Amino acid sequence: MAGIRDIAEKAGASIATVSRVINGSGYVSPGMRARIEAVIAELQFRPNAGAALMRRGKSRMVGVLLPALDVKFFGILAHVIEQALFRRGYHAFICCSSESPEHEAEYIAAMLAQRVDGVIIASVASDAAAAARLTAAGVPIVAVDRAIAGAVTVKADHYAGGRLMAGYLTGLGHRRIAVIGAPEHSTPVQERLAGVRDALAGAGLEPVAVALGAKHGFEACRDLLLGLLDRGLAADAVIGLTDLAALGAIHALHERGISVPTDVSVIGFDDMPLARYIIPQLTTVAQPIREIGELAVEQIVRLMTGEALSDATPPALSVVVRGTTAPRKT
Amino acid sequence: MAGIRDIAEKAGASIATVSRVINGSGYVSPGMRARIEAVIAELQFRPNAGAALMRRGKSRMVGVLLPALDVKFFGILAHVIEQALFRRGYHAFICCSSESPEHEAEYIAAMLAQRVDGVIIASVASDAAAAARLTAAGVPIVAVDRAIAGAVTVKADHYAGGRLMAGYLTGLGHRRIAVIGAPEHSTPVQERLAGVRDALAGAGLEPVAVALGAKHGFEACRDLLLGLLDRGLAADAVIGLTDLAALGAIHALHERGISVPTDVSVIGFDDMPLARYIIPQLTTVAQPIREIGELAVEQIVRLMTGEALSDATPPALSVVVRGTTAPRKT
DNA sequence: TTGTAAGCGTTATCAA
DNA sequence: TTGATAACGCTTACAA
Repeated sequence: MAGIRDIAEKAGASIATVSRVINGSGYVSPGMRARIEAVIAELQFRPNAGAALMRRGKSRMVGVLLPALDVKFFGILAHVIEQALFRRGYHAFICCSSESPEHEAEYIAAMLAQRVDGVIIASVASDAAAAARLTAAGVPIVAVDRAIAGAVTVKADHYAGGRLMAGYLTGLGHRRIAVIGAPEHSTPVQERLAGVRDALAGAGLEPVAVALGAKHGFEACRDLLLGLLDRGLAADAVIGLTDLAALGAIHALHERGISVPTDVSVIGFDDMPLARYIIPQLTTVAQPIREIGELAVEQIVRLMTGEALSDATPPALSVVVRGTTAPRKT
Repeated sequence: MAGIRDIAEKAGASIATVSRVINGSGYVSPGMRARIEAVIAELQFRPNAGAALMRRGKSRMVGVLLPALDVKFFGILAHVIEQALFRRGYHAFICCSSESPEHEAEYIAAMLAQRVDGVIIASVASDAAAAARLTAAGVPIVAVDRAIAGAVTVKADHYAGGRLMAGYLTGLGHRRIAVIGAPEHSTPVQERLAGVRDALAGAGLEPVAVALGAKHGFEACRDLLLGLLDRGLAADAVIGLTDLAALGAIHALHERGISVPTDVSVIGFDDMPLARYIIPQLTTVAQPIREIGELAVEQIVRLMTGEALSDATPPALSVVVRGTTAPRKT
């Protein structure tokens, strides 16, 4: 593969000048530039990122560490972040930890080796350690969706979201409210649950049942509610801590011949596309995922360039009223 | 950041020996190795990938170029590929072209600059050019899901899938079959359509309507069918060329008070998780997406290491019978 | 406006 | 079993 040297020779220039046109740095006369560009095209020259990295010590790459890519929420997040980074001239090094600490450690090492300029991370429990390794190496990080102590964090206010779900349901007159969710280890899920509990308590209520599943996926939540129903649970309404959990609840209700929303109301959280798949469409609390991704990128870029952080926050959560909620039957 | 040099000095060894323990190459006595490893840990040494790349000319990275990450199918594919690559000691450089040729070109350039050892690609129309640039640079490529002329391709037999959908429906006695799908520019979608047409023709039939939308998403397909219905379409069954299209069809039917599957049967393609979200659950043709991802990785690894290609093929497609199909009303 | 030259941190080839 | 040492291809002062 042709090197900068070959280009210089063939174009009758010095390697310094070639480097200048490649990077758009310094001054190069139009004629020289044209000649060099022609040779670059002709020889199909591709700069060697390794060499550049070694010299510069910076890679113009941002690591993006997510727990999964096959979960819609993270797929969207990855996509938004990737786009925003691209627009600012950075490349994303997207990695999924797959809930595995070894995986995560390996990828942190790879990011460090790549000398990424920054990292956007939304990983699992083991975060603290991962984040520590990064900051110890002087790599700025921004946490998305899940907070990391001491790190800049961009996330929705899940607690407020929990309050919103509960408040909307009690506003409709519901009193016997059950809560279903998964995965149980997820901090956002826990935060929403806390919000639900507090809002309910404020209304002098408490959940008639709370069931958390270990794994993401609607079957687990469906089975959880099925179990509850078969043990005599009587509820006016069900809160799904995620849209998928709400969906599981709807399936369970359907299987037991309970009509939604006539007999029981159901509300979800996230407003993923799937909320509109089901009939009737799911009432849910919308999370501003695109804005969260954008803001995370904004912040990491500021951190990398040494600018002051933005004090913007993601837009507030809001209830999207669709077909699975109705006033309490009288 | 500490370099190999500092390690060598502090451990009383030469840089060559340090390099040996880092890479597990050559022979190093246990004592020396332990001493060096201790220093590496102590100084938090991280090898500089750029330097290694420059020397080696290889990066142990595989580029993965997908059209999107926020579409479930590609999210799953990315995830599977990433995992499989990881297991074999490669890192994935995941990029999404977002249907944008500039994006795609930029990423190809980045991959070339990174000196990726190979590329797995499932990109849009402009493929041919992208693939050409890669192969011209001597980078092996494997096409997934969408074939690329002259390249090793791993994909489901979409044409056969189309025949399967049509055959299943005619087997149920349906005669008046409509077809809905999107996005229209997608080759897999086109191939399934061809399969449907041929299978129908073999039964002396042809679709009572065919409508393709420009964009992925169920609303477009719903509106398409709504339009057809309102112009008097009378169908026994609807084929969705993707699960999402089938979902759109179900919504349209529902809006017009037509019952699924009592009045009209609906079948989809892909067997994405969403097929199980809807009630009744969607009958669909399952695509072995995980196996496709695994096999793509298997092939790219063989190409990269110079081994002979595997002659394995992805498992055949199969109809997953669920609740949206029923024998024709008599 | 362009050129010279000194590294950047590894790996790999020889020798010892 | 270990150590010198020569690249690898680029960026960037500094000169001209």
